[in-house]
Amino acid sequence: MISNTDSSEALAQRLSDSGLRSTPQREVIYNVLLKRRDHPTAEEVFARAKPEMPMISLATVYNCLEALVQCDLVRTVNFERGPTRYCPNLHPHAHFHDTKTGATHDVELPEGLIDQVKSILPPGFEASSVEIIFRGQAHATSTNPTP
Amino acid sequence: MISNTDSSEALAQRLSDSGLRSTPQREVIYNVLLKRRDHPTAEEVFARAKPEMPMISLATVYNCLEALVQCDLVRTVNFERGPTRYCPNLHPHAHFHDTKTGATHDVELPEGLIDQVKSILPPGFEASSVEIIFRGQAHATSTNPTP
DNA sequence: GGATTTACTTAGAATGATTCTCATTCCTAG
DNA sequence: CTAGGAATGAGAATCATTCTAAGTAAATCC
Repeated sequence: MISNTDSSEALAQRLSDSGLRSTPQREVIYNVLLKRRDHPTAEEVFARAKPEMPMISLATVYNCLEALVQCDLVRTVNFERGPTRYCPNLHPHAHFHDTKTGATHDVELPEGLIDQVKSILPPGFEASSVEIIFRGQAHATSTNPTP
Repeated sequence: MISNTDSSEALAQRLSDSGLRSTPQREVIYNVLLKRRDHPTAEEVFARAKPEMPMISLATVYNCLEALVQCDLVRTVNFERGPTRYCPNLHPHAHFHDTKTGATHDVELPEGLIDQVKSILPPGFEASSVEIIFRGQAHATSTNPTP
């Protein structure tokens, strides 16, 4: 289990690597994301951060999320024109958007899949990233937690 | 070469199959999309339609595009939070977003790739669609037209 | 250690894309 | 031919996000 202090220090490190400062607001925001990895929107993050830090403003939430994205601790996901959602970045993964419930699930990518997909690009195209989004329905089989 | 009349009739057919009417506005909008397949935004479509139909309104452009999407003649593409872009739907294809120029290129998908990508889904996940977005730079090799 | 620059936060205004409202016009079926 | 549902057009409204300005805090320089 990762202690709060560990993630704080990792956060501070990552931020300063990108020339950014560690602040109480950024820690709170990051912890909110780590606590429930359900791809919340900025508004949802705002709502979850408020109990911990009642004076925090929505603009700051956006700023902090942006900072976390900058230092590669967090990734953004967009479905159509819906609000941007945020997930703390672990492995390379795709997203599954359940059109029935609106939930977003991470889908682990097997080793090499990204390279294989990249290989379909015609000559002259250099992809720095590949995003894969599934849309459909997730029928809960046994236990299926998206922590 | 597809004549204007052919595409008009195909359009009328597709629309009525979805319980929608064929209208002059919808024809103009569809033709605008067919003429330059550069993934224009609604505003761009609006600008291109105006010379043909000066009274058309932006709301109607949105309505028409929505109608075309409904009857599967047009597909939407979204990059981050940028405005929605529209492409007349041919084969299944991925999109390559050139981060330098902002241009969008269609990337044909080899037979079976989509199924293969779908096969990485854990049990219980039924994907009705898969979207693949590349980001990077396209270095023009020989001729490379995205009409 | 104090001054100064620089980054960060905040609240609210501003923006941009899209949707909504509603009056009007157009088809289409009866 | 006429009633009723669709589609259009103009502008207002909405929603997510960004910008602005003013105030704070933290790091650097002397």
